Amino acid sequence: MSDTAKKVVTRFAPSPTGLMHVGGLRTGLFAWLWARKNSGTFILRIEDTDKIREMPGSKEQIMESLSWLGLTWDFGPDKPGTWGSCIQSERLSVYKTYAEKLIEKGLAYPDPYTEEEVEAFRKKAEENKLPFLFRNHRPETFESWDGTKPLRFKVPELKRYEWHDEVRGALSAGMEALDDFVLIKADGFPTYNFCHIVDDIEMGVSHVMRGEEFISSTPKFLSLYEALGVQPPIFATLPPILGESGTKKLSKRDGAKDVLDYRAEGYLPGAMVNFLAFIGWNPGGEKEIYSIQELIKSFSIDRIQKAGARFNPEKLDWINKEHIKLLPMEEAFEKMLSYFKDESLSELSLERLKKLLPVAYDRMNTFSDFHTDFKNGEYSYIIEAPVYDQKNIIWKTDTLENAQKHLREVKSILSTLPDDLWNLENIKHAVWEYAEKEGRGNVLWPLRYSLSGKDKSPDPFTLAFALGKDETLKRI
RNA sequence: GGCCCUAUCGUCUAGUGGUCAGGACAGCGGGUUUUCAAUCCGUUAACCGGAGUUCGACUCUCCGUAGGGUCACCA
Repeated sequence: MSDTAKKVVTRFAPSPTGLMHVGGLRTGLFAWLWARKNSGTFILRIEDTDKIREMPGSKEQIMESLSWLGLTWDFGPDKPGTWGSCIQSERLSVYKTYAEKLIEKGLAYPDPYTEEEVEAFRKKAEENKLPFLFRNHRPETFESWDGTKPLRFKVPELKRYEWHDEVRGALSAGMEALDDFVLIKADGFPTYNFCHIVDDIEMGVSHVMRGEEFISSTPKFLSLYEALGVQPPIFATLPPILGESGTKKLSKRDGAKDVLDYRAEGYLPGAMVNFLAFIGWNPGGEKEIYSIQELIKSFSIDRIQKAGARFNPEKLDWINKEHIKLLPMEEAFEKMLSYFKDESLSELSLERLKKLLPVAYDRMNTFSDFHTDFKNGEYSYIIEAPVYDQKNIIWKTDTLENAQKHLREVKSILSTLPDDLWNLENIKHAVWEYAEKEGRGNVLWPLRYSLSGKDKSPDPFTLAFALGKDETLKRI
């Protein structure tokens, strides 16, 4: 960084109106990565100026989601900066000061109309197939503002705006994008259009990252920056995350889940971050599994994608699995077991369950998979002996008599294996020779089936080991 | 409707005028100590269309087409 370069300050500014889903979080992640990459500052700002839509607990949920993923903020709701609070509803006086500055300059005025009147203007414009512009109804003289009416911005100059976007390149829009928008609502709270700019100025934000829905209002923001005499920050427009259907932006209807649901389902935060980072960005090479540190190192704005990307849960599962593989196995086992806390299993069942952990580990994508399969009855044989149709123990073209003969034989072989040598390797070793001789399937399928009673299950040796010698011999 | 944005395998993408258009997920096929899973190997599959610039266009320009965004006292 050169001496003249501004310190990188980014912010994530969600409004606490509902659950935090992956779309919003990805925006926060990119801002965070950019701040961390440049040893800059990351601010979490709560934009709670719409008191009607605000949802209790939402702010806490946002903070918890970010914390889970390790996206730490330097300033936030719990850490005010030199500018004061990071919660907009606690900054009303700041916005008022800026509003008064604009009034003094003659660039803000109270809206003399009632809501109904404005609505009528809008309707008429619509009927005439014209875009509604309040500035066409701007009063000739401005009243003084007593705070009971909405305060509107007076566009200083109608002109075409051209600006640079770090992702999209040169952008521009004509004067029809400019209007006398509301700065402060009748309820005394500022609008997003106004207060986010005031805050970005006050907090020294250098890079603004947000979704493409803000491109069309950027001329308004630029005109406001101009009115305030402030140099605008650097803009970077992020591509939308599309739902699985692929057309609309990801929404709750489209399966967008609360970020914390992923935690509940057993996804690793590192995997989640890895996955989110790769929606609409990628570092180039063929490596796809990145740690958070590696992401910080390789993140760059110029590799952010322009077009929208679909949310692909299968890829998330794969990435999660790859991250799980990097974890010590003991840790993974613990996480898998944590889902069984409320199952009130017997000591014996629990013991068997633990012996199945290694095979369940190989099969899973998330830590909750083992428990989910268990709930679906796929492991019912660890609790009680299966009831099944004799016919099912026959492997392919073999006969029932043969199958029964094989089982008797295996039983006698296994009964000679001492209790203290009852482990996976020895069981396999003991049965293997006989199975080879008689045909693997002919022997192993009946064995597996008699132990599990299932068409699909882990291999017979694992089952025998998990069930223990007595139970195994009993079931055969 | 006005204004604006976007466009490579089914999906996520690499590619910045000359590539057999590469990788990953999914799919398909096969190997691995029986089943399912896992794993390993292999494999199918794409430059939205049309002009133009150029010796040469996925890459540059224009025009279409399709999709998306936005036109609030919501953010």
